[in-house]
Amino acid sequence: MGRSPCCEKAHTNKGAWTKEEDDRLVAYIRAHGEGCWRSLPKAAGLLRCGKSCRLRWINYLRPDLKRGNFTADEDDLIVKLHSLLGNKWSLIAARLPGRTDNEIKNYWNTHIKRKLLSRGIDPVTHRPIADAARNVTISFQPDAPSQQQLSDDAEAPPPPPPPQQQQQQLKPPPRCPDLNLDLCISPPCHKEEEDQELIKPAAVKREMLQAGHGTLGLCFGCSLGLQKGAAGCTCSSNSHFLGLRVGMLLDFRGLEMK
DNA sequence: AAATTAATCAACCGCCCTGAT
DNA sequence: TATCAGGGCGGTTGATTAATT
Repeated sequence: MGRSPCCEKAHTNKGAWTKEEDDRLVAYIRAHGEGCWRSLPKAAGLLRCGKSCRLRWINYLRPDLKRGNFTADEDDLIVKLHSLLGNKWSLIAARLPGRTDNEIKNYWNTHIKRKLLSRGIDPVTHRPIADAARNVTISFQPDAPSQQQLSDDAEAPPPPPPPQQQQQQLKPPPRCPDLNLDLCISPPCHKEEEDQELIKPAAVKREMLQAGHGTLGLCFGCSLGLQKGAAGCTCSSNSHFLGLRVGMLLDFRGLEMK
């Protein structure tokens, strides 16, 4: 049995919200608070999907939202956070008070991405484009096909790939890009500890993170490829980056907890 | 002034995660 | 342990506005 839809689509409005709908939603949330988005539309007298109400509230109607242009500081912070977190817009938004993940995502795609490209910086790897071209091979092939697959495809051979792609096939690309986007950065040699971590209940992990415990990790500089001990490396100190303890542990789950 | 193109951003879609049962 | 509902997230779409031809 499949999952039931989040709402009765046949009787819901779609598209832009009207002033009246906004007023109803705001009035309802002021009176009853957030929560139970599924039942909210009916209770508030709205012909909208619960998800739609949530999105409208979070991205537009919430009173603590900061509207208007992004400042240069916010720009820088977004770039830094993106280099760390990748497209984890909600985590990035958590570090920018008054900004929503949707807003940041749009801003990234329309402004920052272009700005970085114009400076010759790859917006994905955050490295100079020349470097990125030299070090990273991007393949749109999910994985090399198996022999069986190859023989299955033999009846309809694909057209020969362009020269660049042929080169990629000769030399398989590395599976991992330059940037480690895992939520937790730690040395790969702590297998047992990791196993213990995996079986810890989420609530325990959360408490430990809030208390500042964690496995020995890399500093922000090293996580971006700096030599350990080089300028910018803070591995040996209990310094902070963006309000996070980075000397002991750089764990992005902490971003959510702040 | 009209047509076309580019830029912006609100909203939707579908998947995933988590907690309850 | 399995299943389900609800919430959250990231990617994408499409309407609107601005700029250009």
